[in-house]
Amino acid sequence: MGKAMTDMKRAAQLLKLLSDPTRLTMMKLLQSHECCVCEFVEIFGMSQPAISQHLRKLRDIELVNETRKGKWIFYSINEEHADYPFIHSVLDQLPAQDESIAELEAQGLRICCE
Amino acid sequence: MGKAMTDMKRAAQLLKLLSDPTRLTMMKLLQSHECCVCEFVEIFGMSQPAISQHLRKLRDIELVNETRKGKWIFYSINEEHADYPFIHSVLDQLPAQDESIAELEAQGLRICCE
DNA sequence: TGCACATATAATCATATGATTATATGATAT
DNA sequence: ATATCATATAATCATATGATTATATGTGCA
Repeated sequence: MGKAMTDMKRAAQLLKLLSDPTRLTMMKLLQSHECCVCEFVEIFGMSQPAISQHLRKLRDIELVNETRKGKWIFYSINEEHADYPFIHSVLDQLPAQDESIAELEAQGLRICCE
Repeated sequence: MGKAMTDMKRAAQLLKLLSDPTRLTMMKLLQSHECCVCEFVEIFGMSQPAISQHLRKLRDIELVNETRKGKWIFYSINEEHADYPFIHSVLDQLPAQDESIAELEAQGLRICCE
C-alpha cells in the first residue's frame, strides 16, 4: 500500500486542521453522520459563530461538503477529497463518538429532514 | 485491531505537536535515524534555538528520547510511549525523508559516534 | 410583507505559537 | 584552566488561533 501523503507541508497543514479538539471530534462525527450546525452547537456547548468558524476552516480546504436542506445546512465528509485517505487513516484511530448523537436523539434535538 | 486512541483531547494534543512541518519531518526522520541537534539545524536551515525548542516540545511529552554521546545529544523516537501506535500510524502515511540524511552524508555533515 | 429561525461574517480580544537574538550550561581538548 | 563546540534556556516579538459579541444573510411561514 502506498503512502497517503507525498508532501510534508500539506500533511502538516491537514494535521493542524485536525489538531483542534472540536474540529477533530466534528470530523469523527461526520465520518458516520451528517450533521447540521445547530447539532454541533448543542454537542459542543459552544456559540454558534464558534462552530461556524470551525466548519469554515474545514470547508475552506474542502474536507467537508455543505448541503442546504430547508433552514438547515448539513455538513458531511468529502470522501472525494484527494487527501481523504490520509484524513481517514487518522480518524480511523479514534474512538467513535456515537454517544453524542445518541444524546441528541434522546433530547429530541436531532434534526431530520426527510 | 483496536483503536490506538481513546481520548479525543489527547489525540488533538498529539496532532498539534505533529502539525508543525519541522516537527512532523523531524519525527519522520527519527523513525528511521537517530539524529543530533546540529544535524537538524543543517537539514532545516533554521537557527539552533529554534530546533532546540521544537525538540523540547517533543521531549516534554516524551515522544522522543535524548542520549548524550560526547559533545552531541542524539534524539530518537520513544517507541515505548503509550501513544506511539497512534503516532506511528500517522507517520506511516508520510513519505520517507531519507534524501535529507543522504545529503548530510554527501556533505560530510552526518555525525557518527562509534 | 414581515417575523422567526438557522447560519455566516465581521470586529475584537486574549492567548498560543514559532522565530530571533542573547546568554547560560556542559562536555572536550589543548 | 580556558577556549571551543554543542545544546539549552530566557527574553522578546510578530503573527496565528480560537473564542465572544454584534450584525448580516437567507429560508420558511403566518
